[in-house]
Amino acid sequence: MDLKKLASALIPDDDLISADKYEEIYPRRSLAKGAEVTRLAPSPTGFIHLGNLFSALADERTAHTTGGIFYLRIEDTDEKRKVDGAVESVIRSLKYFGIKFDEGAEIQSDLNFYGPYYQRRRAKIYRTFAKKLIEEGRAYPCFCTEEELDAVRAEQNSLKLVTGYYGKYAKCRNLSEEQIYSNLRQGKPFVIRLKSMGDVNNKSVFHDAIKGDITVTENDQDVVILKSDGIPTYHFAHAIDDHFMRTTLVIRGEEWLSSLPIHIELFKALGFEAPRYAHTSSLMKIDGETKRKLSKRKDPELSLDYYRSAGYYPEAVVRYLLTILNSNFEEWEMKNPSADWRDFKFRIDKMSRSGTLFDLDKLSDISRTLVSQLSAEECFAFLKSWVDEFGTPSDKLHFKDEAYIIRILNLIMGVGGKKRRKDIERAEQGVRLMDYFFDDTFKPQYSYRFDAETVNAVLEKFAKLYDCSDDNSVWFSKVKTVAAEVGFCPETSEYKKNPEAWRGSVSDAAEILRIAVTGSPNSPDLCTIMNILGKERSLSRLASARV
RNA sequence: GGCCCUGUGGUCAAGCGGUUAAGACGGAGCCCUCUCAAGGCUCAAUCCCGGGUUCGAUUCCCGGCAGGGUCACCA
Repeated sequence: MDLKKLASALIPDDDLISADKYEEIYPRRSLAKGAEVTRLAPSPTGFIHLGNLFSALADERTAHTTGGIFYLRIEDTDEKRKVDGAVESVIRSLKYFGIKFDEGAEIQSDLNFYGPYYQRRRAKIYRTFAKKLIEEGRAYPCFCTEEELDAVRAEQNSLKLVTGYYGKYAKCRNLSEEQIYSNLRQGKPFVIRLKSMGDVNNKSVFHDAIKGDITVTENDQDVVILKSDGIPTYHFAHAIDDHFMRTTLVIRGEEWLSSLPIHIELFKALGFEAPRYAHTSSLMKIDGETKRKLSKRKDPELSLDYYRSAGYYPEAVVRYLLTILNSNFEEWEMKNPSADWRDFKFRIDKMSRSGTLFDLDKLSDISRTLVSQLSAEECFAFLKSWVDEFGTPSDKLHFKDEAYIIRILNLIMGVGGKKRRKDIERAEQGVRLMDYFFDDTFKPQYSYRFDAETVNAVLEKFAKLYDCSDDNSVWFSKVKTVAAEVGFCPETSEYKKNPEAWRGSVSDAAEILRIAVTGSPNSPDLCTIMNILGKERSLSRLASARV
């Protein structure tokens, strides 16, 4: 068979340049020894998953701790999955978490020498190499219909055989010249398949940068490399792109491990040197009794936008992910509490090999700790940016009074005190925490543990004594006075020795006041709260809290 | 089902033949204390199972088992 003629019939494009030229167009990158070129290659579905961030972080850290390049490539070969604005969304989301690309799709950079970075715009390159493979007898047209393929699969299933297009099931592999041209003349749609030379009985050891030595079985599947619309499949695009974009380390999820044999064969058939691979273990989630990989479909709450809208401190998400990525990060963090996370020496080979269950508690703890370390001004800026995007109209109004919010934050966070409070774990929750400082959002539900007479007595007596300029000790001694007047024990320690002897203690008196002022039996220092509210509002709250 | 990956407390995990088997989150308790938060102290809780190899296995080998992933003209 005249393969050259076949290739031209199958891929008639007359504007293709020679395959060798591409080696010159996309030369090897001149980077220092050990520098890694990594990439994030999402499909533009518009859904930014935590897994994307996880992977991006590994890519970005690997590139930037080795003096390499981290780029963005868009795998838009599947038309059906395309969503408008998805690329900008990826970039914006990652930027929010402090991750930036050096080059790639929609990236402002003078390094964009390896584009186009959208696979749909690289059709010519793929077609050039598909044509080359046909000429070399390493690829062939397949005219099988979806129905035929389904039937074969069903047969293989019933016979308990491995499914797929291989061996005797690769019907179009040995089509005669006449059959091919006849099909072509009839205008039958076709795909281009790789003519696999592999044998599943051959196994070899492959070194993965994370998993270590793994066993790979040779591929024997005649996989599709060019779909009937002339667009490549992931496998083919991956081989071409990562070669010509000069990726040195492909970091991707372990779900790709099973197609590694295909990729190895593809690189070999194309005469390319394969990059190194690092297959990351998946982020898991508890689903009923068992854990499973986080899924874009089933777990929309793990969208990156979820963390933004819930107001997690972005660096907390990054630091949490870093603790999963390299478990020695936590240890390093304790030794270098004020260091930038970017100073941590990330190591791809230190990554965990088993799937990690996503732990929201841990994330919250990290977020709380980080927020507690902010100054009141920094915290204000953080909350404000959340309020601007997600807050209620009254939140927005409240945040116009920066000085007032900062006073509150100083209290809530314990700025200046010996002990930092850790009340705020997320912007959303932090903003709600401040609701009682504003009359329009102060919606108390008074529920006292004492009878009306006692409650009213405490409220009235304290109102008479209260002075806004009282410092904490004066304020508290007044609470004690009131407590004693209603028959409560003014000293907690004494009360604890013999609780039966009293109706209550000074704590109970304080609780009544606290409920009156904040609507809740729990709050930060009540004296300071009343001071922030001012005399007038404090007294009016004491008055309206009577039963 | 075939192939591949993984298996240390509830979770994340150190560990590379001999350890009282780190640490963190979470849980329990105590202290502090006007409540809460924080902080301090303390406690409970782990090597999937069975065979080897070895003086000695959580660590090495083999076999099970369990969990996960994947078997598309999706990535």
